[in-house]
Amino acid sequence: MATEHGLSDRKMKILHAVIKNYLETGEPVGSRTISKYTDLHLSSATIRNEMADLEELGYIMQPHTSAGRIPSDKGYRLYVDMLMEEKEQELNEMQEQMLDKADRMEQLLRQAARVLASNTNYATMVSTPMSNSNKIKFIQLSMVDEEQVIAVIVLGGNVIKNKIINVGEPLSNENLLKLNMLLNTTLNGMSIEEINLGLIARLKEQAGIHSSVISNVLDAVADAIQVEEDMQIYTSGATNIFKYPELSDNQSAQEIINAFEEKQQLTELVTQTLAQEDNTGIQVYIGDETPVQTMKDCSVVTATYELGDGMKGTIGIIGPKRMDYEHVLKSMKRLQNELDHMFHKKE
Amino acid sequence: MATEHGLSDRKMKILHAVIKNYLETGEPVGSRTISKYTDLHLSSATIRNEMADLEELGYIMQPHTSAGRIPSDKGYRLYVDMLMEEKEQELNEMQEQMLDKADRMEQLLRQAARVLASNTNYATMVSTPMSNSNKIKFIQLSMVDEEQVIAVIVLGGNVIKNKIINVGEPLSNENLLKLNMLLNTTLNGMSIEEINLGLIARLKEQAGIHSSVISNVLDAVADAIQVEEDMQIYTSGATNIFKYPELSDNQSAQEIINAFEEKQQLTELVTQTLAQEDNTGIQVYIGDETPVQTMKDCSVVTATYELGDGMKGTIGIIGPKRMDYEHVLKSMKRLQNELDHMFHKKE
DNA sequence: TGTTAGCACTCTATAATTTTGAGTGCTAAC
DNA sequence: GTTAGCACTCAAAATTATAGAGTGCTAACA
Repeated sequence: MATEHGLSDRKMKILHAVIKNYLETGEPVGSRTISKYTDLHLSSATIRNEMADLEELGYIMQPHTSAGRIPSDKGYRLYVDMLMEEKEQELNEMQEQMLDKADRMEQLLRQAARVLASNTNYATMVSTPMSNSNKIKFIQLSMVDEEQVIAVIVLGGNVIKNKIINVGEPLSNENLLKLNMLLNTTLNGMSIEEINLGLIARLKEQAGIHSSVISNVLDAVADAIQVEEDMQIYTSGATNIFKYPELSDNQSAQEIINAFEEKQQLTELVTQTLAQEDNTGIQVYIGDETPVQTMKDCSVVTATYELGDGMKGTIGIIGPKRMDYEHVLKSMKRLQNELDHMFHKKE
Repeated sequence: MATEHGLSDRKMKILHAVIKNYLETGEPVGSRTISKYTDLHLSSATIRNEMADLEELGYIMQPHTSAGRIPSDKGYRLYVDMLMEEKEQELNEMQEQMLDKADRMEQLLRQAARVLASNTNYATMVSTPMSNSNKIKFIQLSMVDEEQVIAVIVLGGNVIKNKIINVGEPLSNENLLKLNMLLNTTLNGMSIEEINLGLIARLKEQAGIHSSVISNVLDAVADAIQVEEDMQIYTSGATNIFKYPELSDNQSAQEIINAFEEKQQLTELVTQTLAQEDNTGIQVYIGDETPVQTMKDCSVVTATYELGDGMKGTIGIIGPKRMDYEHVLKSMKRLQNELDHMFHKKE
């Protein structure tokens, strides 16, 4: 009964049993346990023989002689691939905790992270959606008082940027109007990448630069537009890491917690995830497969959600390699669905 | 030589020595150590007698018989009060790490937290400034497209709020103008607290509500204004907690880390700190004195910085009770100064 | 009367040692 | 091909021994 991975049915069942059991207990699994656990009705001795084979093939390993077996990364991989292949499971289960209808996206995402964390008992993160080719939808300058102008820029997906600009001398109403006209006709519909120094120089020219004020304002606007990385990352349940001794022991736990606090590495994770195109938008990184070195002793599961107009965000779960993949994948899909749904409804 | 705390000079010196030594080592301090440490030239036996007295008075304690002494909360308190009393130390030391001139406040504060953490080896937090009586400076509605209006509200201190409002039907230019006029004349200069449902109702009346669109918009604006808690808290070095065994052992470390992630409790800390009026704006909470129960095994030092127009923010350091108070207080004052300086220059 | 040397005692931390038990690999029999 | 049986291994837990830091008390001293 060899399938593409070349394992007999029986070996497959045993591997499965080892992993399942290890996921639950976190302890190495012995032949005797398996012998009772499965419905194979084989003696421990037979199991031992099979396990020796599985070890030779690299799917399981022994922490030390005279200990039971634990799954290797390769073993996990086989198991996860199998899970992912399974026919799309119906998502009809009632969600344990419904997301409140928070009308602020920030709060919504923050809560999503929290729900996911309490649902799975792993560390979670949710990024705000971002687009790498965002277009300008609307631009407007207004006088706040004699000295200050506010620039408001709305991008596709209703991302809003703004900047207060200090002008030395008051800007006449006429000039303000002219500037607004100019900015809107020139920049509307443009993507951020297209705006460069050359363009700004041309704008200045067209504005007819006798007034240095106008030049200042244009520079400030350019600056405000350019500022990237509005991406926020919300995390929750970082301390769940401590629930798994294999992670909490050494100092890698500290590094992980630190990564969660400083966010820098999570940003990289998000970038990587978004770059990877995939049909389901769900990815599983096991151990060394992870893009973020800090998490090389963990498994990382990420999912992408969409806002419809090209904006994408990422959900992530970080936990031990003996993660309950089945549950996590299910939760991920559900949350992904829910977010997609929510945002599409709103727009 | 009894002072107000009723301790002889010699006892005071011994207490001081115990604390100083314990701050450095984290180990209980024995009589022999003190005998050599100080310039008192007393034998360990004499020190022992004095220490027995100090213990009876509640300034130091023994973790167990036959161990050295460690300071009690009361002992720390005496020590800190003494430090605080000392004449303002000149802040002329060169700062180890100058804050870069980041033009975005967010980044500036984030960095401040980071610098402080790496400088002290404790966990730190910095809150964005907030005002509890903030006034509206400018309000404007603009059409983004046929279906959407953006409301931009500038508050004192140049805090900007905005909200995209979906209007079912297009809003005529005339109506938009009218609304803008109305909003500005009515709300300008008002503090957020003054805006309530009654006022909004009156506004609607004045706008002459045949159009439900206008009503919608007004509701949305009111909503946008009301949304409180723009306060952000940036943290850094939460994992420094693990450097101090007395904190990292039990699970209280997890709780602290969690507090740093979820921010909720830190918000309370900030609120408390800001409520407390004080000449220097610096506060030290030792052990149980802290407003946040989670940190009852820590010491918490907070400082308030100001933006001049009534906006105040908070800096905080959380560490073990055997914190290097001298260094921390100095660093705090310096950062406080620097922030005050920076913001006043900018405005 | 305040200070000090000396000593018996306490108690933790560390190291050294033993015990236990889960698990293996191998062999021989079914 | 499967299984019972057995000797062997090794980590973890329990036990015991050892070392050393520190104390309180007493008695002697200046």
